[in-house]
Amino acid sequence: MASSLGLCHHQKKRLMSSRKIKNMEEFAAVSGISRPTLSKFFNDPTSVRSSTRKRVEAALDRYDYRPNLYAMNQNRRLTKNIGVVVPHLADPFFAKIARTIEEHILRQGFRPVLLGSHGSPEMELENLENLRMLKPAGVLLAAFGRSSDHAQIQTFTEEVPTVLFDANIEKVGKAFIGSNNEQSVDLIVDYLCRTGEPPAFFEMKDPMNPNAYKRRAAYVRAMERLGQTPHLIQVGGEGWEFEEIGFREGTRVIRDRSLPSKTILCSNDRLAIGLLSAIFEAGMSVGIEAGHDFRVAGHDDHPFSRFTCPRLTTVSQDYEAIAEKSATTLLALIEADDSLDSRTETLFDGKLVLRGSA
Amino acid sequence: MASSLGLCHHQKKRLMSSRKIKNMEEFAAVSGISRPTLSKFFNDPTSVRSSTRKRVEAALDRYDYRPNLYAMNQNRRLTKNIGVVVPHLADPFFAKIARTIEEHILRQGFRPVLLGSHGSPEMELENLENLRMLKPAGVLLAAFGRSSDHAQIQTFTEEVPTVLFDANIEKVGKAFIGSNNEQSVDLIVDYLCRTGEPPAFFEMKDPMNPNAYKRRAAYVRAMERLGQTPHLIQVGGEGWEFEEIGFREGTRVIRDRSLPSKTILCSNDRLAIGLLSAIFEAGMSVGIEAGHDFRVAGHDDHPFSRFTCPRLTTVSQDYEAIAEKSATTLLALIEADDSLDSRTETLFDGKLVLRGSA
DNA sequence: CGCAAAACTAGACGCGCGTAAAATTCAAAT
DNA sequence: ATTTGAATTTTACGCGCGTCTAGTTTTGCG
Repeated sequence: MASSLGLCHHQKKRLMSSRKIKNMEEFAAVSGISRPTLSKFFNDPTSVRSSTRKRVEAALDRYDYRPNLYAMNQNRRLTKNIGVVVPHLADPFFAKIARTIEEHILRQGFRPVLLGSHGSPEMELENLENLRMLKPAGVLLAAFGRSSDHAQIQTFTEEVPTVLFDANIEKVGKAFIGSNNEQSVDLIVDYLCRTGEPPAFFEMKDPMNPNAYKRRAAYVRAMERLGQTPHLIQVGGEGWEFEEIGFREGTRVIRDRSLPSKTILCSNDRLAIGLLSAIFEAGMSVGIEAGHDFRVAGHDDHPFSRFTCPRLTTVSQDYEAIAEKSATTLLALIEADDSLDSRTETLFDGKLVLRGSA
Repeated sequence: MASSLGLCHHQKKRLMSSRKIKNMEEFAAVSGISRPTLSKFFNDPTSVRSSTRKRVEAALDRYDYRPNLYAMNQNRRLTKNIGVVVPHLADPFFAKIARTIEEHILRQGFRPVLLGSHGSPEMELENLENLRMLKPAGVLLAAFGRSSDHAQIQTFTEEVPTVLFDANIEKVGKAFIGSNNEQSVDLIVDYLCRTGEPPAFFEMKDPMNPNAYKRRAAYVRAMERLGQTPHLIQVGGEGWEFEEIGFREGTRVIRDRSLPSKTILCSNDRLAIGLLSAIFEAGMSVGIEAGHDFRVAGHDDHPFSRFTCPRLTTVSQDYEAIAEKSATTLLALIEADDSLDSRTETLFDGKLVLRGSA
């Protein structure tokens, strides 16, 4: 049930000096189509006979009319709005995945409403509150996870169909779509052990992100499976300024010479970017070849990881797949009238991205 | 005329098992306040007597009611919505400035609607079209500039109060707020000439961004003023993948040994980030100290420039000031009922940010 | 050609709130 | 206590569209 919302017509109309139409009544008069039928058309063009659809679209070309958004949504229980909430828009990873999600939503005739929480769980709740006013048909939520207010989010998801992505919260929402951290961390640990000294794991002591915990556990298991001793380098720091934390704490551990291995696997790329900078500033070098002081690897294939010095070896997250699956899952949920009761979890595998750093 | 929209009350209400109220009529009944007065209150709490305000807020604590957004906006000529349109949300610079703008707008009781155009001028127009449906009180627009459809944007700005920021379009909109490229480029060219070999200017041949043209001209003038010969390194490439362009074309010019100077000033930091990576991959080094192959400087103080290798010397844009001034200008415009007819342009100075790269 | 199903038209009501006009009450100052 | 202007209440209408009912037309199909 794709509906175009008639968007494609607006641009043409602007070009011709066409008469402005006030409301649907008037448009019904000039187009020769009854108002109830027009109402049906605007809510779903495919719900009217194709001959009728042509007539409406022809009239839409001749006259400048579009239904009043507010009047439309006033009496409808559910709008065509779909909320998209991410923890941090300034993080290009979320910006990119949000953009891909938006595309899918638009293509299905829905209207995405993008909200970033700017690193604050309080704003996350505020965003959900504000979304409630919009009576959205559904919400795609990348929650903070650990620091999110689980109870409040729980009650929210009971009122509006919600699909979680990126960060899982147990049993909350109708579905979760994310990365298979177990698999992806296995992949990179395996690779690093195969090609040199086994890696130590560079991470934050108290990460907000639930993926970080999964990755930590996956690292430990992978190392033990390979008969190696896991080494966790847990650094302090709060918030979402990961590069800053990686840089500051990286500088510290280098100065203290407390690194247990020449190979460092970072919990995510942004920490790795900071760490690379710290190592460089300390006058040391990173690279896979012999003669370098360290090997550094990351996780996520962050957009900027291709341009670090050296370029960062990492594991990609399949954000295209995550975005698409999240959108389609939510749309299916909406079609099914929110009647699914078995919560599904979908995890996508990562791929090894070999560059110069490890 | 700050209005809180009563947002602070919602969270409390959720905690108590308070009765749900359907509409304003019903809320008027239980609160003992007439509906027209309530209507006034919700549109601007300061417009009612303070004793009345207390009574409303007390009732708001006891009952779970908030006005229907769609019904509110239906009859209002202007809503409290303010559109914020940026060319590319995945660029942390725009994400950050958008966030700062959002904060200011929220603080004044308006409701920001953030839209990214994802590098596409067509989507920029689409965003404006969609905004029109929201009947926004005003719009803050960071346009593409050169590739934007000037005529369409012009007609848009005539219908809804619009303030341009970051990228100027001559005579379009009620005001422009941006950076003083003349001053900032002067600053860095001056510095580079003072401390070593005069810089060549690394830039795109056909940039979308109007600031790029200003910077090119400013570079040439600054060099001539200092009695130096300007050298423009104009590389090909389309779109907004500046790091990629900087890397690819940087690799090329290094291979061709066509660089006219050991000092490279990049038109923006993202190009510089790509160039740094290219130089590193070519086995050469960057730094201000003697013994390095190049000095590289950028422009903007991009959030990631602090973590390049070496850390990037650049000129900061005062995005806090730009964001604040843009927001306050638009809000003043709205208060003044769009009656200002003299278009103002405000430019903020950049500051030199000295790091290791130049 | 005929007939049932599907699609349409006409008319009417309701949604929740903005807003106007007139009557009333209130707050502070004479 | 009286005045006075502002704030509030009462009453009423309108906004633009969703949606229901009943009646009419069109379509697909045998």
